Amino acid sequence: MTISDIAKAAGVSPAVVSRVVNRDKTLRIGKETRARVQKAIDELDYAPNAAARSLRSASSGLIAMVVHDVTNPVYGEILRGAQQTAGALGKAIIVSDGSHLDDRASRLLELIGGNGVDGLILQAGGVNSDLVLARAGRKSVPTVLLQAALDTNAHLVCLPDSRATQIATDYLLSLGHTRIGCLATGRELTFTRNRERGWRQAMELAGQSVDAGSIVYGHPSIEDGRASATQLIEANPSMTALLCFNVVAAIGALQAVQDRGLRVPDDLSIVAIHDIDLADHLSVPLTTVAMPLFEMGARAVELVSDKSTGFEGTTTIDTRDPELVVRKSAAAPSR
Amino acid sequence: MTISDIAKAAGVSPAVVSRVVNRDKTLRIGKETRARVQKAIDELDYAPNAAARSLRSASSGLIAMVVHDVTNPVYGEILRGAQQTAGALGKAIIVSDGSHLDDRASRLLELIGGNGVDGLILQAGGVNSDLVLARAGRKSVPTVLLQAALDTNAHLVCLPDSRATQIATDYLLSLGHTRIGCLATGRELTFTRNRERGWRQAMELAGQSVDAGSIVYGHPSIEDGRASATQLIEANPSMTALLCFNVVAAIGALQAVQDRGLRVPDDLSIVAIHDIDLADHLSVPLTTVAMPLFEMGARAVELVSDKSTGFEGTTTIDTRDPELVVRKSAAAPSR
DNA sequence: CTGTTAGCGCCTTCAG
DNA sequence: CTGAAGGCGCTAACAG
Repeated sequence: MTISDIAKAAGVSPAVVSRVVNRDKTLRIGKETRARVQKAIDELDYAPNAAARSLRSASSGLIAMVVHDVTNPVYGEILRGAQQTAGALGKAIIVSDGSHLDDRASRLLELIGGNGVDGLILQAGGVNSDLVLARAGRKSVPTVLLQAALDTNAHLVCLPDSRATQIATDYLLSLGHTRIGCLATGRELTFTRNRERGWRQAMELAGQSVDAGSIVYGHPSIEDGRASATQLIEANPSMTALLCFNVVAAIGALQAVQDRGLRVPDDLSIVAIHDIDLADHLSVPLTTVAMPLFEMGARAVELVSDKSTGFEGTTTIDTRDPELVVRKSAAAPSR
Repeated sequence: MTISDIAKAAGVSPAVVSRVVNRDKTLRIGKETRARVQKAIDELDYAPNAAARSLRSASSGLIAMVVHDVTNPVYGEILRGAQQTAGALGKAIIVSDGSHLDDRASRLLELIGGNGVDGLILQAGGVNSDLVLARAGRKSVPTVLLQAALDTNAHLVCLPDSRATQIATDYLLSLGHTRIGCLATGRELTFTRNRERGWRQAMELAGQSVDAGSIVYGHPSIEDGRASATQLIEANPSMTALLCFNVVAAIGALQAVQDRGLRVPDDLSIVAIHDIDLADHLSVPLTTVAMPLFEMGARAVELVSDKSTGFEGTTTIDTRDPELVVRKSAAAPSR
């Protein structure tokens, strides 16, 4: 079913059909001619060909979004925000796990190189990000980086990272903790550094010292969280509280403590960054700091779709301040 | 950078460049001509335009996948499987939350109507599914339905649903339970009926009766699980075990039991369908039946991409039999 | 063996 | 107020 089939059926020219379909305001057309066209469209169930449109308009209505792991509920929330805004803007989202990018034949890479997407949202820090990015950069596909700057021309969207760890640390401090360890995320990531800064500042302001051994870096997975937490606990026997930069890692930390026959919060308090529904239903309900993840996804789509967005900017999502969600994993120290 | 730019730079015709790019085997070309073309491609960083290719080839390399809720880890696992296979087939996946489909201007609908996607994978049962489906059906976009048949021409992919509930019920029966309730999913869904059947059969085989009040239907969310479980518990005071058709709902059920000051598994045993990482870290580690979700996602992509797949078939994923994962939420009844 | 040509389906001038 | 025509970038068939 092409536009000229409709034109023929309605006894008009293709151009008229095109204008009817696209609601061209400048088109003055006889009332019943329009009706005839509309009828043909409806009866023949015409829908404009997507590829032809993209070719003509040099725009696909598609946004590529690369996240580390679609299974992680934290990233799911970002995706939800992105979906919502994309829907409102009449765009669809192509999602990819970071892990499938190394494939040279990756369709996503082809799309990015060949104008097949209008924009790219990248949760940076993955091993393979560089590849996509280099490609996108050279082709000048509008790009926004989530949370972590890379050495490239792209807009950066940040969460109030240092505020979040400050809030968490202040809370632990107010509970009476002084030896507060950090289960951080990847050392090379911008947001890790910001969160680390928030923690250090809060500690300093309270006159507490932190030594090098009280922070350890790892991936935001249960397994890695468990291993890293174990390491941290062993290296710092006097530590009474643990600040986790990611809820998922915190779940592993919880496990690590329990594995050693210790209890949360009695023997070790835990506070994690990022709030998820499930936090309330864990073996020990986790006290967290909620971050505006949904908003971040939404904002990223807006930015990447907005022609006026320059490269190299930085936007911090602070529509909602990070919010402490008190549950059961943090309490006054028992020693 | 178009194909003729490259042709000019290399002093050949566009057709030659096209053939080089597409590795046309029948092309006999001078070794150094080929090198010249390749050099131009590399230096000018040429990548073929995606829209033009799609237009010409009538295929987009895109698959649309609609799931109820990207945040649900169960669905995330399906998506992961889909991603993996799509990557291997050189396709990308457009993901959409079911909730964004009502928007008339939805880009996804346009794409489906206008040949913008090569296939559609739909987790059926959502309120708005009908819309997409009708569209896809009329346009004969290859479609595969996940888990639940709708009244339409589409291939259906199923999990071993009745086996799963049989296994779960048998396990509870073997523990000594006789009054086993069911926290089911949407009543109208095919897989709900299959799971219900598995449960009934297992009960019958064990000579146990089930009465109408011992099954209740709800959405796979924590909140709904909690509400439905409460209802079930109140209506069946003698019930000692609960079989949940979805882990996420089971988490709500756990909460419901605890809200009433009762304990799992002492006062009520719980077994849930679908295993997720987090199940091990909940307030009571959930005993589950693991289903091949990843495989289902992978298979759905294969089927939708395979031209030889007929409409109206049914494929059951049984590469891996459902597997009981024993944790702590089920034990012998105390009464 | 390589180059020319003719559309794929659409939209946007520009004539009529 | 409506129609005709060109071209977006690519590739498959045909000439040279």
